Amino acid sequence: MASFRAPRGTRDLLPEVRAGLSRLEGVARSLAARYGYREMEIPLFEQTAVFERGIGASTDVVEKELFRLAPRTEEAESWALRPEATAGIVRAFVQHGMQTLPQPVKLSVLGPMFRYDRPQAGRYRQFWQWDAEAIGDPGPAVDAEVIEMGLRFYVEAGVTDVQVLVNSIGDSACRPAYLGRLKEYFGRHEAELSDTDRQRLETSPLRLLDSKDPAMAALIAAAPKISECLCDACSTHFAAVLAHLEAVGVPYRVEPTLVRGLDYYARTAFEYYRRGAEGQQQALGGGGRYDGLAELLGGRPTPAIGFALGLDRVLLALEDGSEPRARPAAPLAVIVGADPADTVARLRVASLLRAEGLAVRAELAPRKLGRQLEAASRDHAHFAVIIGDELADGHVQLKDLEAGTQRLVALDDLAKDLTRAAKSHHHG
RNA sequence: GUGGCCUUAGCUCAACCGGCAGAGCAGCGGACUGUGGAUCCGCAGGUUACGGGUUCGACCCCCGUAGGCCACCCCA
Repeated sequence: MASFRAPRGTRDLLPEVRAGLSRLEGVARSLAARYGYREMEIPLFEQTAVFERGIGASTDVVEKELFRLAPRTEEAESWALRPEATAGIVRAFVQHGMQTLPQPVKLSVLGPMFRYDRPQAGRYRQFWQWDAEAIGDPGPAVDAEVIEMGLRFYVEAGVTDVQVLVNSIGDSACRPAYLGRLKEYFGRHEAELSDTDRQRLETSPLRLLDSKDPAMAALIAAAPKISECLCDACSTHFAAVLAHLEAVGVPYRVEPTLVRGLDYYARTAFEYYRRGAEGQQQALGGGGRYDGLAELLGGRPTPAIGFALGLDRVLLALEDGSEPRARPAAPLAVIVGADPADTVARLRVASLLRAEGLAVRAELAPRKLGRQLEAASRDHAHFAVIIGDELADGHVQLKDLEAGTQRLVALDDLAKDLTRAAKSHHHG
């Protein structure tokens, strides 16, 4: 048994899986370009306070899932690996004075996030997200545009049965009053609450609505609805978001109990769910509006909305679906040699062809010719370049492995011949 | 952080009631000395996840640890 293994909750993305992730990244980059989002990078770690103040100190993500780095000295700043990208992006927006750019500023980040969770299928301590943020537009049209872009990602990635859930969770004008009503309502039924739910009553009453406890279902159904408590501005905004979604043909379901786990959300909240998926990891992605976040991080008040889509969960969803798994790319040709020991000639010819832009593999193991050709066939190479005594007067054998034919070619013409042959192969 | 199930070769899995750890696939080689996907034969690969205990004897029973999966919690 190997003595070392990947840390708990992490995994090596072997080439087949990495290829699938790259494909998703390609879809994301293509969409970002079409929708006007510019890709950027932010550090994998930030000052812990960025997350504590941005996401909320009493959220699960910060309270129990934050990957804190041990400080190197007593005086050192406290650091943590990023559990999500939004807080870091907004920190960068503020730091670099992006409020002076034409608004909104549309930014895209692709990369790994870290949460100290208990691992499960589709839930890792290091996981990949595509994050897109439109900063500086109060919406509601941009809300719908963001939601539509996210849905399009799943369509183009090949995930079927994705459902859009939306809700409005109010803003600083109306949410406090709603929270008061919720506290009052659940306070009357305190005896029916579980211990954790009773605790939530104090810290984050909104999350009581999120409970999956079947015993809570009736209680939740009868609870005051946020939709009945929205202020005029919020309810107008929400209605306009829905109207825009309908205008661009995004099917959605208003989910009155949808609340998000991060404190910075206001007004629009949405999630992408996989219908009929087994297991609990059905949330493929989500997002919302966070008009107060820039201010929390020391910037000017700036309206913004964005999403985070979980790429690992998309890969998982595609596994039992239609997407074929990536095969290793076949080399155009394999360079083999009659003299097993003469690796110099094989390497030289391969180098020559690669300089001309061709993808070839040099057979460098000192095995006899038959074995070399066998390996070339297994690689699904189109051609084999056989190097033998002909090399003395500048020639090699070019063998078509599919047709079984073979002809003598001058070394000087080899790259040209292979290029032409590759083209006719692709057309045929 | 809580509970349940699981862990045998690189992969998929066998091993009777507690009695010599095996097979298929993959890898490498030989048959085949400058000509390939087939076939046959062989080689290599293991502290049975790790650590303890019970027993004449443990892959098998017991305890602990780690990891995986599942359900919570929560999220992506």
